[in-house]
Parts: sequence; structure tokens; C-alpha cells
Amino acid sequence: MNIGEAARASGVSAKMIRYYEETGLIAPPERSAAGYRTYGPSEIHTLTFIRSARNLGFSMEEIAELLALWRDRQRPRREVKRIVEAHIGDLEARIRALQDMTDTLRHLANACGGDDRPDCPILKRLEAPGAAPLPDAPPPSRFGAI
Amino acid sequence: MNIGEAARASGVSAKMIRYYEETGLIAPPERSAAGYRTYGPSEIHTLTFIRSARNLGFSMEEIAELLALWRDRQRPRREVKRIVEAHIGDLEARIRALQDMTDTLRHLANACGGDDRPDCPILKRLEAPGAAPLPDAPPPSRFGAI
DNA sequence: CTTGACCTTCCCATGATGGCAAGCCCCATA
DNA sequence: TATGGGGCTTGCCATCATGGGAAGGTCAAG
Repeated sequence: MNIGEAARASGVSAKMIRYYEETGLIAPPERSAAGYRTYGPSEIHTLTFIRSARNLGFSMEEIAELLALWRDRQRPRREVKRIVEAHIGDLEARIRALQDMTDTLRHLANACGGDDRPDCPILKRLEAPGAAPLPDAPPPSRFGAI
Repeated sequence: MNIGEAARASGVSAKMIRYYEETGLIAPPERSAAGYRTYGPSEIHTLTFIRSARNLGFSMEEIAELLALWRDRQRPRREVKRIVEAHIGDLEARIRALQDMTDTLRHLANACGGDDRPDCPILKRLEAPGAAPLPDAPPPSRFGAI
């Protein structure tokens, strides 16, 4: 299986497969005589695992830990659960921060007539220094979706 | 006012003030004889506006639009509201994606004993190809907080 | 005049991803 | 057999907003 087929089979782009290899998340695969990477079912399995974890918002660092546990047949599942619960904590903190922003903005938008007039409570709020920084001054999207 | 004092007064780091200038978000300020940037109350006001908007999760691009409206005394506040509501839509989509992840993970964590044994439903789920990509395969934190 | 705090510019790193370009390889079809 | 198209390789650049650090100039207090 060449990289393109592996990408289709696992749902991980060829670009990212190379990147995961480069950063050590996955081991360098065999190469064909021409230098093509070749993947077997086991590698596809690993890539699928990685993609699932990415879909659940795990960072590559967390995925490295999860992969190590996955491969360790003696793992205590306590470890897995610990990682997951820490990640849930992260996600919930992010949700809270985003929810705080949303609430504030919704409130401001409701107070704004949305017509042709220039006086706008939203702008008034933005120019006031008091706009709460929230826990830790959190920024915008930077992603396609998250 | 030098850049350090402006940073303290506005809550925007000196580093970011220079960056905002470089990218055209703010105009280059006057310089002292020695080449030091000097800021007056009006600039501080603008920086404070920017910081408030960042705290509410607006991207620099959105902030540029908001700044233009802020400065336009003839602005129709409809425009402001439109930007804010689009941003709320973004935030809500992100919250939904994060919430979906959290729900799935919470579910999996509840199904995992968290003891010494190796069989873990979390890992089992990750290796299955079905782990729903969510709307658009959304990833992790990448921020300090959001 | 020295010292320390401040300023300047320039370069690099982050995290995960996509895009592009130059060049090699493989297979099927003419 | 030749050719074309698609796939593979590496390498570099961009994203977005932010921080870190180095090398060197400036300023004010002691």
C-alpha cells in the first residue's frame, strides 16, 4: 500500500502521514525499491487510531501517550482514563471561555438596534477598558472549525 | 508615552503593539528623536479597543472591520451587529464541536473502570474506524486556553 | 561615568495543516 | 516502445497570534 491508498484507507492525509513520521509519532515505514513508503494493515490500524483521537480533539502529544498505552498489553487502564479526563477538563475550560464570550456578545447584540443609526452599545463596550479578559485572555478561531 | 507604558496602560503587550503596527491594524505612531515609538491617549484608546475585541474572541481581521466602523461616525450600527452575530455563529459552532467531543469522551470515561486492568473501552473505541469526524474533523487546543 | 531599565530591529518557534514546485516512478494505452 | 497521466519524493512557504531571545542603541538615576 502506497501512501495515497493508506491515506484513503485511514482518513489521514498523505501530508499528515509524512508529518507524523517526521515527528516520531509513527515509525518510518518500509520503502519500495523506488523509495516509496509502503504500509500494511497494522500501520493503517495505527493511523486510524490517530485519526480517531484527533477527531476527539487530542493533541499530538496526548496521542503519543495514548499510542504508547495502546501498544502496551500490560497497561493499566487507569492511565488511559487519566489522560482522557485531563483532556475533558481542557475541553470544558475552552467551552466555558467560548460560552462566556458568546453570552457577552449575545447580550450586546440584543442591546443593539441593528439599524442605520450610528450609536452602538457594542462599540461602546469595546472601547471601555473593562472588557473582562476572562480566565486568561483567550483568542479566536485560527482553525477551520475549532 | 513609550511602548512599555502604552502596553501597561492598554493591556496589550509591547510585542503585539509592534505586530499590530506591522500588519497595518494600527497606524505607525510618532517617534522620538531616538526612534522610540510614542503613544498618546488616543492610541491607548485604540489599543484598549483591540484588546477588548481580542478578549471576546474576534480575529484580527474582524477587529480591523470593527475598528473601521468605530472610527466612522456615520456607521450604520447594523454593520457592527452583523459582524458580531457572524462571530457568535462561529463561536457557537466551535462550542458545539467541543461539546460533542466532551460528551463522547465523558461517555467513554464512564465506561472505563480506571483500575489496573488493561482492557479499556476508550482504546477500543479509538482503534475503531468509526470515530465520528464531527462536522469537519476538528482538532485540539493550540492555545494556552482556547 | 556607570548601571540598569528600556527601546530598537531581526530572527525563530509554536501546532497541525495545506499548498506548491521540481523531479522521479509506474502503468496502461496507443 | 514511447508517451502521458497520475502518484510518489523532498523541500520550502503560509497560516494565526503570540512569545522568546540576541545584538545593539538610549535614557535617567546614582
